[in-house]
Amino acid sequence: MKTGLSAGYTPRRIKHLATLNSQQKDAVQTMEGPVLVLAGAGTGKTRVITTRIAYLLAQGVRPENILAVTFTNKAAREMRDRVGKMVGKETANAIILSTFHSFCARVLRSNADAIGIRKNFTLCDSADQSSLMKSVLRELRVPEKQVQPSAAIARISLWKNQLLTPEKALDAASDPWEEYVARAFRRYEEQLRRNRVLDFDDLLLFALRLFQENETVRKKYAKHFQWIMVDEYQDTNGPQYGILHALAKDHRNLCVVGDDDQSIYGWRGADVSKILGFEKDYPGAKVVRLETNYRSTPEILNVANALIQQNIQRHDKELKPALESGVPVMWLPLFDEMNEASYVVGDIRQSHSLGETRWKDYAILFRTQTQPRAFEAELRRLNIPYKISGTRSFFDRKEVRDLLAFMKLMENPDDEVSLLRILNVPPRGIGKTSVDKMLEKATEEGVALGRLLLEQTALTGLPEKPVKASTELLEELVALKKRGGSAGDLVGMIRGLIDLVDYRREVERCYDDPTTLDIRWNGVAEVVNFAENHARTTPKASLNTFLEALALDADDQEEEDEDERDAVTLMTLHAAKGLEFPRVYLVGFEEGLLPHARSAAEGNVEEERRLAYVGYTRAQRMLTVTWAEQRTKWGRQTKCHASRFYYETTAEPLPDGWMASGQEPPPRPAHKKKTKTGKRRATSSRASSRKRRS
DNA sequence: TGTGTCCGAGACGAA
DNA sequence: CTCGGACACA
Repeated sequence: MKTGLSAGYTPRRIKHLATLNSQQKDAVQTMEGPVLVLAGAGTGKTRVITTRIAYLLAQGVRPENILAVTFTNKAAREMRDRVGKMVGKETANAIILSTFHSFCARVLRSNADAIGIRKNFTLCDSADQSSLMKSVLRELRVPEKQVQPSAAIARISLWKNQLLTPEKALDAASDPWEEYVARAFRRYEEQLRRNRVLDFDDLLLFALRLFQENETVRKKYAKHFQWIMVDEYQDTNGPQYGILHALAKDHRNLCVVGDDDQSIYGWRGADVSKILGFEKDYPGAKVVRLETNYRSTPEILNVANALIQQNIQRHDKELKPALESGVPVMWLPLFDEMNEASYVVGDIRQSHSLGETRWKDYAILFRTQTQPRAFEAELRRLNIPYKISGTRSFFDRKEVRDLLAFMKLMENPDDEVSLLRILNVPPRGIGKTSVDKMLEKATEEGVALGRLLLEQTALTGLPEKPVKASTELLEELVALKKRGGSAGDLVGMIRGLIDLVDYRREVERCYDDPTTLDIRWNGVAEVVNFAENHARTTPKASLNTFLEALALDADDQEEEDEDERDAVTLMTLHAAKGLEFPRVYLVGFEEGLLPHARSAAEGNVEEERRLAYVGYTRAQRMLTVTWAEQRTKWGRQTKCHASRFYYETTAEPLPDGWMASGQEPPPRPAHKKKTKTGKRRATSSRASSRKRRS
């Protein structure tokens, strides 16, 4: 192999290569220059990345010169574990392997001055965003019910990811709704800056700006990270792309791995055109296609290939089976959602009773959060253990959010959202009217309320007692931070905080029922636990590192035990990406649900098709796809019919009178009894294997 | 300050 | 239908 490398790299084989196929080896051993690895579902993507890292190390690359970015903490953790098994824990820990967001946070902390932000900036999580947005909308007198805070936040995030300023967004606004949101955008940004807080998008945007505006800093990082790898490249958004380019454009040692067919986060700003255009952005890029699938039976891959071929915007590729033939894919219309649930759950129970499978081998996948209800009821009725993913409830609990607000305030007294949350918690005689007056004054002065109080400026004309109480609270928090900070004792500081504000009293005040009180107080204890853990595992633990860890890797450790539990999995298709199960039930395969009516109406059918493809390809040995002919929607019985994707997959002709989602439902039951026929494509899983409910 | 009631919405959700 | 949030009222 070529060694345009500075010096000292001698090509060296590593034992892990032996078990790879030739494409995988190719991807691993192409060290230099841009590499695009198109890794279809189940083709050993993670294996390629981890082996590639091991390979680089074996060639003499130093671990700290490798940057590997992922989108989730879970992926980062998994990758580090696997690399650790190959090259040893210590070496693996020296690699910069993190999510985009924590990488950016790290860069920004070291270069805060260069871009004019506080070194100790705090982060604004989605709950903070939401309360900030509500207050912005109120302040701007946006007619009520015109703009939902969550919708505004989502749109603003998209604008930010397109590098649009509020002014440009306002110019481009095409309807009154967008105009309102663009105005809110402007005020939202002003408030973030005034509070000296960054939201998640800002982490990326400020890092990008840093690299674009400060060539010295950019050069430093670009030189340091000679070897860059990106996982799930199909999910990158504009700023992430820009950051990668800034780091990689000099040496071009950028290896991206992904699958355009599994791009399902367009609504969140992911831009599939980045993976589609990689060869154009990096001329001469080596493209490696991983097409051998080690996960699923040929029957399952046939339906997956048949469906995804219908997409226009994609890199051409096909999954090729490595496994032996198995059972046919089953397509199953059922009467309504109750029947769907009882059939699927009954089937699981029966199959489990044969004794060859565990409960955790089964997954029920669906498009929307309302669907699992019927399945849950049925699983409970039959006493089958199940787990339902999602619901990050811990950080939504009142007591946890309160404590978080106190801690953020200690770190950053300018954080007005947090201040307003706890100003009167526990009650200290600061009513709504006084808060409004103080806020008005702060706005006049152009500073955050916390700063106004701490500096004791311009307080004339404000109600004395509330001002005094607020100031005292702030001063005490600042003093506590000072003491705890110098002692370097994070846990002691948090205990001190709970004492200082007498939070126990607050919990007792709010919940007089002893059981609820217990549960609530438990949440407080849990935060302390987190802090203990953090202090133990983090070298220079401080309040700031703790807060950042809470915001950037919020997933609790309970989740890992949950993974191991022997229980049937219920999850959305989005949550299932990257996972695999021996037996998969893809339910609610209906026009209107998948493709979702709203997506279809907005012309995003290709992404919905990818979602169905992700669903199919989760299955290892058995795939059953079901839909209902009638479903309760908004309290009414609604007629439904099989998804267009069913017809696309099986090549069965559309029945007469079939209607796409988004249109009015047909007057008569949409699909008639189907008989087997129509063999236009040879998917082994089709008509012959379909069966009907008796 | 807390509780009850009415209203509206109802896609996916990491960091 | 069912949940959550906002608001009104005590």
